[in-house]
Amino acid sequence: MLISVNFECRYFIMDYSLSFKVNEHIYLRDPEGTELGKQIIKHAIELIYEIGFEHFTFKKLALEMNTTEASIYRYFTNKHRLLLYILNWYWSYMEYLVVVQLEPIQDIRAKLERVVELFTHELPERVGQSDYNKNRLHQIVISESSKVYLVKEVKEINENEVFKPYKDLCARISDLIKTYQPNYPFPHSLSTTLIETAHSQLFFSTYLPKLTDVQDLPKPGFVEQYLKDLVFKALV
Amino acid sequence: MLISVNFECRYFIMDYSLSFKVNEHIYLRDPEGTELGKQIIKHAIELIYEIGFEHFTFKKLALEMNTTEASIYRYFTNKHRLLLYILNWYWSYMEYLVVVQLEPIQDIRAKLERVVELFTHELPERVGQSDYNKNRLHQIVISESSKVYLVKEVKEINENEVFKPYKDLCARISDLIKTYQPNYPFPHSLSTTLIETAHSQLFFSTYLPKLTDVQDLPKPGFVEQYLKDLVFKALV
DNA sequence: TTTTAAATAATAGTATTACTATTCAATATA
DNA sequence: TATATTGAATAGTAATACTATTATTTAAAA
Repeated sequence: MLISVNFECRYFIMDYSLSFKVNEHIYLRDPEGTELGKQIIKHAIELIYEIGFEHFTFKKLALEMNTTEASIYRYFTNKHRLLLYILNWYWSYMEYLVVVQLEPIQDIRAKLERVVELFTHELPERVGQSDYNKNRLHQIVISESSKVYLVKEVKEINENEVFKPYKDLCARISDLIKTYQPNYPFPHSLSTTLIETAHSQLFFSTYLPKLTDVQDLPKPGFVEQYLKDLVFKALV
Repeated sequence: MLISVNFECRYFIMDYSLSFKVNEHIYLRDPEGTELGKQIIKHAIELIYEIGFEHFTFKKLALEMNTTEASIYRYFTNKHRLLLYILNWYWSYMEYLVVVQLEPIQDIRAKLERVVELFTHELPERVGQSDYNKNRLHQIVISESSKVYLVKEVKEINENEVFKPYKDLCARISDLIKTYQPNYPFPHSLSTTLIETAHSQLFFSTYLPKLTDVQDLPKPGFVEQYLKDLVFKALV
């Protein structure tokens, strides 16, 4: 029943082998607990990255990793829950990164700049020895993350606190914003806008560039520039 | 093959019975051309609103409107294309609204304010006598719109210009932004951020309020306030 | 007016997907 | 050693996505 984990304490203890406890309501059997479980997550990230969440099925995943469909169903009730698990891991990981990477920075503005960079750049591959391919994970988050909450069942799903890692991440960035500009009335909304817009603008700049201004500007760093401008103007 | 329709001309001619020509590549048979076709769209909006896009199937839609699955398949290859059709209609309708409702306004800042209001409020029910329930359409757009482009097949789908209405809408708001603040370097990205953030913040404020600041502020008009603040600070 | 062609929709399927009941095999515990 | 307990596979079912074919209506040509 460990739902609210005190991250600040655990980060430094567990820096080497990075593993986050994910809310028990998301899975049937803890994937971290068995070798097969860990393989399911690892291969799921690869397969969703390759074929997209709509085409992803437990049958295909089982085939890919030489196990059976039914075995995967013993870990997750459906593919939606598996995606939710991956995203819980990602949100926890991002909160960890925000805490660890901002700690040595003194200037609050520089801290906020670093946050924008964290969400607009590729993920650092070697921070924490987790087994998952960070870049593919990041691509999945960009393309598939909204699908975990944009469903008819949000209310019921939300009751088990499965979005808590996202809310915690949002609250942490929100705190930083409040420190930087105590009078700003929308710190939580600006945090989620920062995260969601990072995803949508990264997606658009690759696949639907006319919905962005990427053609007029250098592609790498475009979203970073745009979001830094947006955030710091909002916090004047 | 009528892809680029000159909207400025058509708006006033067609003000009474509002119908937009949707890109031919989206459908197999034009739903506007037959009574059954029109019923498909109307009932699809109702059913997607009720059960959500994931649970929506052609079988259920056929049952709902007393026709057969196969008949619906003669209009659309799959439910994704049907959603794309609905969104093309919505984007064209929003561009129409932007043009018509901004025309009488003189002040450019007031025009931009009106744009934010258009995307954060319920849709005006009686502008144009279209048969579709505007509020349900708006709810669908909030919850389902990103699912039409967040798919593995974006590139191929995009080749047939099926996202043109969204790009046109974005370009029109972008022009307004450029008039208001010629030096701003991200007019397209700000336009899509405005639209996408309106959707996500409206969704979050209802279902995941902790991801927003809605608890501290009056609920109706919250997203409007937030976005007006964000947009006009960005354009200082 | 009759015949033929085209358009429209329904019937009856198949393949895939999502999910489950049951069985088998391997450990761990008493 | 006997017996729970756990982990994973077999073998299904129901629903979903999609299609080939047939029937019916409408329109055009002879």
